[in-house]
Amino acid sequence: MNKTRITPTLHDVAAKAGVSTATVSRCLNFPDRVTERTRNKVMAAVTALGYSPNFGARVMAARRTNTIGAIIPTMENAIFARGLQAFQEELRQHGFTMLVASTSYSADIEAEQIRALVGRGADALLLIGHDRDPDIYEFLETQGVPSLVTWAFDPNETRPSVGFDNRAAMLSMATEVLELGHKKVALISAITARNDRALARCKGIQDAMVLAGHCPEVLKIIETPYGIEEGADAFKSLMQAQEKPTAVFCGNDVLAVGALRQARDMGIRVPDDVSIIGFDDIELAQIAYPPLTTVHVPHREMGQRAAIALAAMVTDGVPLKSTELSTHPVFRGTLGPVCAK
Amino acid sequence: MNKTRITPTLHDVAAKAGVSTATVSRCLNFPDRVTERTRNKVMAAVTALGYSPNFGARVMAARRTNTIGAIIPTMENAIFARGLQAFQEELRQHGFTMLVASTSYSADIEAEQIRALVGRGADALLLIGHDRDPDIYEFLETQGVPSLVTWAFDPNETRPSVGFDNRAAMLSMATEVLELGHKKVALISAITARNDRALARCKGIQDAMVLAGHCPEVLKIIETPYGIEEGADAFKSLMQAQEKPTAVFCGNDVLAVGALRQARDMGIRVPDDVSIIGFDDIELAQIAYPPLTTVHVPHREMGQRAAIALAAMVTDGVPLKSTELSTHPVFRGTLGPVCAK
DNA sequence: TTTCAAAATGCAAGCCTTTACATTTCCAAT
DNA sequence: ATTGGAAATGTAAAGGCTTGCATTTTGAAA
Repeated sequence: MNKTRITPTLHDVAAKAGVSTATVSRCLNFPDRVTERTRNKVMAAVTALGYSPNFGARVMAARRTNTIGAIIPTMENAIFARGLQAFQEELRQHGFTMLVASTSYSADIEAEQIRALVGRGADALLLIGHDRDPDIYEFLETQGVPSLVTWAFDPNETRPSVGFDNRAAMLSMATEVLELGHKKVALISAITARNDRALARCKGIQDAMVLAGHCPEVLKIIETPYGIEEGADAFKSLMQAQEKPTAVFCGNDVLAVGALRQARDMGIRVPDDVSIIGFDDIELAQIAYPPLTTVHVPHREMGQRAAIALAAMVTDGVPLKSTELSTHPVFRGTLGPVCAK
Repeated sequence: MNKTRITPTLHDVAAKAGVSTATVSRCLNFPDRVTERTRNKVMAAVTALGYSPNFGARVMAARRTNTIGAIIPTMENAIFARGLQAFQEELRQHGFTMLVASTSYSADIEAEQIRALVGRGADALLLIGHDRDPDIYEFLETQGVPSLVTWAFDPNETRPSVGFDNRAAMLSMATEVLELGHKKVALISAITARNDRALARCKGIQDAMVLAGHCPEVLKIIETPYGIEEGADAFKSLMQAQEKPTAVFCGNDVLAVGALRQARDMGIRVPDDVSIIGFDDIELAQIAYPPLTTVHVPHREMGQRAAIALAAMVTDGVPLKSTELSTHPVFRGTLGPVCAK
């Protein structure tokens, strides 16, 4: 009746249960370090008071936040959303909370966000791709914050990652495309500066061309920011050129879907006049018409594995190690042989 | 050279700058409460030392975290992603960090997540929709955590929200559809239990039917969980029935797009044989083929406004008040008049 | 110069947990 | 009964920042 409105503290619980604060703390954090009898008393007090630990104090005392930060280019699109959702769900199982920040594909904002999350006490970080200023890695090092790279697996990188080999994935897709007789190919790529994934995907096509005995220089590349409109614009300029490609690779499904829409608007038939190939296999891909031929990436598995690895690292100090996930081309309606027209 | 590895504290900065910790603190938090000269000294020390405040300590001392929690049904889909991205961007401008949690459309998980975020010291919460257990609101009340509802605006609700009137939005769309002569209409709805938005959208159609002089009972309703496949399945069962609808409303674009795909698979022409109508106007809608007729919702604006309101509330105690945002039908390829067939 | 209010700064008390270490309790073995 | 070691519990010291209040500095007015 006369209870104060102040939220109860450990102290109050201890007083009510007739034990010391240390015991209450232990009871909450390591229940088996305490007699059953004591535990019952304490728990009773906890519920009676509606006690819940003060986050700040706990962080300060324990020097851990049980928070893992994730820094992604954008939340707006399904490309990262699905993996992130899985990441979060798994993290939750392990008692961690996810803190997300997005960078709008800007390296500067990324650096800032990384500092922000570390400043907020993230116990570890999930990063997308390897390529970033060494200062950042150094900063993470000094702060003692472990980080795990995802969405990429590069055999040449030493830093741990859970991801797939972007180059190899695109290479295998490109090989199939070239086998259908495509000689004039183009690529609508995401901006490759500070984006090893975009770069690797591009490299994958070029390598496939070399393997198939073509000259990789014929690959016409347009770099463009991320977005459906951007993909559409790039496609337009490609198809207005003198020498039109018969197959257009896209750095990701979002660009591909933009290209596809543009083709429709321009009355260009897909895949009869031109084939369009995406990357990621997000939901959009099956909804597009014709459904998009693309490279399937196991987003959920990636998020999940990353979460498990990071949780193990923070909780038990299990060192992070790299895992390569496999991808595969999925052939749907937008890929066809070169038309004899 | 001989610097300790220990991260610098306020104390260190104060010592280096030759001022007290209080001054450094003020300098960081209220720069204008301090002489320019002092500020320069302090800032120099801060950068020299690479100081960044300890989150836990700050939270404990200030009794706030500068964190705002957002609890959404799912991150996997663009429906919430775009609004959330805008929310986060705006929050960032005001010095807040966003903490997201997702509930997979489960009321229980939602309750749990709300407690978790409050436990982690969220200064305020962003919630989706009004409809939830009163206990939750009471809990928020006792904990003194303000909350703002979004994605819904209901003139009958007293709790503050930034959103749109789901019923009215759907009503205006349905009116247009009925005017085209559709008599046999169906709705593929999201699960309506504990989901005022889904319920309101359904109500909107029924109200429009009454207004148009139809009997609202002819509206055939299928409730289904969220997802493309689910939309497809629901559509299938609708079209296998004796009495096929000529217009199928969908509770959201994701379901609509599933329905659309299913129509294609079944060889049903859209909009000649059947019209399909979505809700939300997410990217998928323009990419679908034919492009989806749907209700446009200003997601970004909603996220942004919510952020502004919440930031003002936490920072300056500005009471939250409701704002209604407007929506409008967008007519694209999936809606047509009833075919005389 | 002197005076005095306002502005800037300093002092030190919290804020609430966790945890190393000290102390007490328990219980099996003697 | 006594003893010794393990288990349970208690004590108290951080941990780094904010902020109310006290003190000093500043600078315009007298």
